[in-house]
Amino acid sequence: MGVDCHHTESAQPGLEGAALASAVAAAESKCERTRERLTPPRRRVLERLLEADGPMKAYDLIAAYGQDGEPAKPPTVYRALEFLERLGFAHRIESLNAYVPCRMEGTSHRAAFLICECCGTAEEFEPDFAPQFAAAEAAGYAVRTVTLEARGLCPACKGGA
Amino acid sequence: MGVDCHHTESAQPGLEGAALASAVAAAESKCERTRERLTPPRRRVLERLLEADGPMKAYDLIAAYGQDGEPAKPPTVYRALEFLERLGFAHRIESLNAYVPCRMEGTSHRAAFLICECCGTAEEFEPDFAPQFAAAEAAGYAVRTVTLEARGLCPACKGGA
DNA sequence: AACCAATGCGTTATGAAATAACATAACCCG
DNA sequence: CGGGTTATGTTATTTCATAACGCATTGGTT
Ligand SMILES: [Zn+2]
Ligand SMILES: [Zn+2]
Ligand SMILES: [Zn+2]
Ligand SMILES: [Zn+2]
Repeated sequence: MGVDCHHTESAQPGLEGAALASAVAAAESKCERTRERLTPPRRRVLERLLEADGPMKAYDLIAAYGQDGEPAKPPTVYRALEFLERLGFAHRIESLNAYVPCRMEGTSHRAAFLICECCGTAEEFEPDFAPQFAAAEAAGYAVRTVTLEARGLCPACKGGA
Repeated sequence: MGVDCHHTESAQPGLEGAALASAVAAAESKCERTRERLTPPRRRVLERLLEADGPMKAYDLIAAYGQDGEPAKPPTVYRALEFLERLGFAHRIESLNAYVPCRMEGTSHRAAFLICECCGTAEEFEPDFAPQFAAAEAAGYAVRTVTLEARGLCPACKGGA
């Protein structure tokens, strides 16, 4: 990645087999509860995100879309991503122009990421936004969403160098 | 902007005349101290940012580059922006693909923004990253930079609606 | 002054990311 | 089944950003 430091590049291995199926099933049941539809394109994009070892670019998803190697058309993937984000199944990482599946079990949450500039992993964590919110609201703002992306080196890359 | 809510669109009026000249002069003297060069293209882009009423897109800067209406070539502006960011004279707002001049007097700082989804203003503020840093470093991360962008309604738009 | 390395600029071209617009299809509910 | 709503397929375009290369300027060295 950014720095010259070469690891075997999967601090966050993607899901396969049963784990993958289970994650998709969880999303499906959550959709049913809220009367949302996990349609084939949406499901396919979610699967690709879950299988991946790290953040996926939109055009990586487009290229990886079909089982047969057939790419999707851009709007197909962008629309699916919009849905997945809205439902909380995926997050966009602004500073990477990339997407990850949500890794937090809980329901609604405000996502934040620790992004390793060496190996490219993006670990989701549950931030404490209270101080920022307090300051912003004291200044008269009505905060709706917060994007927090911290960049640096993950434990593995920090040690190994 | 995003919401349908129409204000006179300049909660953050750009600089003109003496104020503009003074801001540019401050940047210039800071460059001299660090043996960096505020060359004509860099200066021009900085001026355009300072004059603007809000975040500027790269291609807005490209279009507004010449006094005579002549646009710049993209690399000219992107290189200048890279320089201005490196020196702390400008910040990129990831969630807008846009740029603002730095509004904080102090020296080095980690920028954070309150972005109004109605009028489009982006107010820079000095965040308190301590809790996030503590958590990240406890988890073994070495944090280098942090991007924090809060979106919502500014005081003016919240009230008026 | 002549030289040289380092940095910055101008220019052309291309690549990467995201959306507009519109027609068609599936779904849901009564 | 009818009609509104939601989702998809498809084509094209727009928006954002960088690669690559040669020339110019700078600042130090001999
Ligand atoms: Zn999440
Ligand atoms: Zn790493
Ligand atoms: Zn600043
Ligand atoms: Zn506002």
